[in-house]
Amino acid sequence: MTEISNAEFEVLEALWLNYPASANDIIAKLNEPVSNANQEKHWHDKTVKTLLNRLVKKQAISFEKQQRHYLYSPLLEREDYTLKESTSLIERMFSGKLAPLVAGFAKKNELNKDDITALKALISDWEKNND
Amino acid sequence: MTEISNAEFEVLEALWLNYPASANDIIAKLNEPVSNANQEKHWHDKTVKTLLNRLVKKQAISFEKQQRHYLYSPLLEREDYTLKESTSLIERMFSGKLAPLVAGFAKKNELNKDDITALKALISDWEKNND
DNA sequence: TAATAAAAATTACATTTGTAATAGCTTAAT
DNA sequence: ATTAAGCTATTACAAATGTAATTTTTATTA
Repeated sequence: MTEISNAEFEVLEALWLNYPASANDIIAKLNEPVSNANQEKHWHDKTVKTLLNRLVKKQAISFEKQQRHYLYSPLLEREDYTLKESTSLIERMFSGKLAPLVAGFAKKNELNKDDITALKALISDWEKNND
Repeated sequence: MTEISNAEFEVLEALWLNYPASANDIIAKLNEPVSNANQEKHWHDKTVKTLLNRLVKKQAISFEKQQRHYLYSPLLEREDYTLKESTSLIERMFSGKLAPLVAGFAKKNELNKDDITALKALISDWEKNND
């Protein structure tokens, strides 16, 4: 499977949120106003369809004909994909080690109490299962 | 500052290892055999020079004329850059939260004892400084 | 059944990226 | 002073990417 570009990833995100979905479902989802009061990027339908086609070609999603339109579904699990991307970034920038990434956050004061709490929970979970 | 591509990043890496450095220093560094017995990618000198030029255009590195050749230096700190990239990935894939990334590793058994030890150390450090 | 509307498929096009080759300039050696 | 060697600068070119427009197909409606 070739690389998935940023724009393609955003389309995939919309699909992961609910599928199977038609192109129009996906376009609607992408253009849904976000509570976070973001900058509301507008997705042109032709653009999204191009991206869907590219994702099909890259075998990242599948489709099945449903009368006059297609229903798309992801062929990758979101978790697998994000793990792969995370691993790749950590490989490229931190010699494959997770801790330096976290250390970078800590050093620049990007870690807050919630992060620490969550990390602690993860660690005790891990220890429960690996001891 | 525009985005730095993957190939450009690798050149920057070589520069971060030692600078100021001439184009030839950088080319040599990039082609240095790695102890890890890797697949030894060969960098063509013309390619590296193109990438250096692009990095200069993108204001990621600077140069100063040294008699007949240039000496390049990074204009970004490695730590700042990797933090920016990490943040961006976490933003895009994990709603800006660090823990889900770590959780992903844990879930897929990508965390080992060393990682846990390192994370614990980071946490107690953080707590020492933020309490 | 013919026309229309909506989807899908194809084509477009400027930028960026990877990967170089060639041209031009400057310095060092004849 | 002239030339060669080594730099830098410019140009090249295909593939990927972002962003659509146009064309073709198909299904629905008059």
